[in-house]
Amino acid sequence: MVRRLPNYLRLFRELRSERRERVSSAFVAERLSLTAIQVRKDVEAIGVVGRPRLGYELKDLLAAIEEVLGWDNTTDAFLVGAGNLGRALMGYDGFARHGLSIVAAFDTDAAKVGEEIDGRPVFLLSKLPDLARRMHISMVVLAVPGAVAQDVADLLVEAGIQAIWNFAPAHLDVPDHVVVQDEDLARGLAVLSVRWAEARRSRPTSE
Amino acid sequence: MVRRLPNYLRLFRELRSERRERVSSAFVAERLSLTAIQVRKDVEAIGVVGRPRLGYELKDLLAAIEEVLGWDNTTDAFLVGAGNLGRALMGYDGFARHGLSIVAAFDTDAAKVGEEIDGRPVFLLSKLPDLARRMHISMVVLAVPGAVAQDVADLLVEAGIQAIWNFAPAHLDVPDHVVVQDEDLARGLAVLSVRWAEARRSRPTSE
DNA sequence: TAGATTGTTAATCGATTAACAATC
DNA sequence: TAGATTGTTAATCGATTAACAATC
Repeated sequence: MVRRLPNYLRLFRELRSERRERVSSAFVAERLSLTAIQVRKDVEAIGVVGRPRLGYELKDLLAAIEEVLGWDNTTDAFLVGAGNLGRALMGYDGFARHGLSIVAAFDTDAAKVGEEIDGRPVFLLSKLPDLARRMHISMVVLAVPGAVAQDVADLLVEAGIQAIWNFAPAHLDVPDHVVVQDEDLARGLAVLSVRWAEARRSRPTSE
Repeated sequence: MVRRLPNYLRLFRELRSERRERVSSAFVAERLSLTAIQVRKDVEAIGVVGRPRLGYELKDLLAAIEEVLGWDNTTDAFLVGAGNLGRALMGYDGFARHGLSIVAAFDTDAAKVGEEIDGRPVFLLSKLPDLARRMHISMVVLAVPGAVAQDVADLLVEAGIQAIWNFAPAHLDVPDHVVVQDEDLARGLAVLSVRWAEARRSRPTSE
């Protein structure tokens, strides 16, 4: 359910910018390729009540989603691994809309230190523990090669990091109190591959 | 289940490179933070049978996963949207391990045309339909801004594209025969945000 | 009042987990 | 034979879907 909230949020923000004030579950379902029942269930889950015949107040929906996701406040985070993907993530301005601000990057490559990526500094990874404590950073976006991911994760845990958004292609073994969200690209590709193969099987192409 | 296959595949490849020949469900579970029962169920689902006391043959497991995912053959794809994220995806060499090869990029920005990204050419988006047909390309990695995503998707559908790996922050409305896999970053961040908030609630920090 | 829309309760479905039998 | 490990059947759980009552 949580995974659908960003979709709702995006749609509701768009509707608000069009000066709309209310939506029905049927309208939302149509726009997001869901069913009205599912929309109502999700709305119920975030604690918003609507009014029969009128629908739900956009204002209520927006406030509730942002509150559930904690995106009503900005979280500062470090990025670790200033390679291709890391740089792209630094440059992605969409994070601001989701309450996330990457304030600095870290890498083990001394050649990258001192550089700035979109205005944010790059430090040596060994400086992270000290800076994390001084700046009260608890979240890291991890974009290092899979082979070193576990070692870096150990360092992050040791530095008191509590949430890791893991883009590295590796399973991380961390203590219970640390939250890891895997964003492995291979996963999405796997799902796409299988679904596409199924589609072809049921609807063979001409060639 | 399919979402776990890439994790298994990675582990099994690693074990094979260590000259191992068999694994038990308990060992796999330990390494991937799963349960042995779940591993056995997944293995059953991909059609591999093991031997009591000995475990499963790595060779069988690798072949079965690659076959299910269709990663035993390479699929050629186009990338659309040569911005930050698009470039990072072009540069990601991990795709090769997953049977995906991005052979060209497309953008509407004429200034980018003629450029090469990691050895692959950038073309004007309007050339895509013709090239897709001539090169028999059916899959696109979509990394355009959300605001234009639907228009681009319409063009892709018109061009006969059948699978879209969608990195754009937007819901795409496409015909039934087109498979879309959303890879919206906001989704993962939403899940992480909620899980982290829950963790903090049950285990408050000192400050 | 009538009708559209939400809210609630029950049914269904798939995935996960558990218990235990089969087998090497 | 004994013991470790797979395979199978049943139970549980959560999410989704359906049916219908409540309400503006």
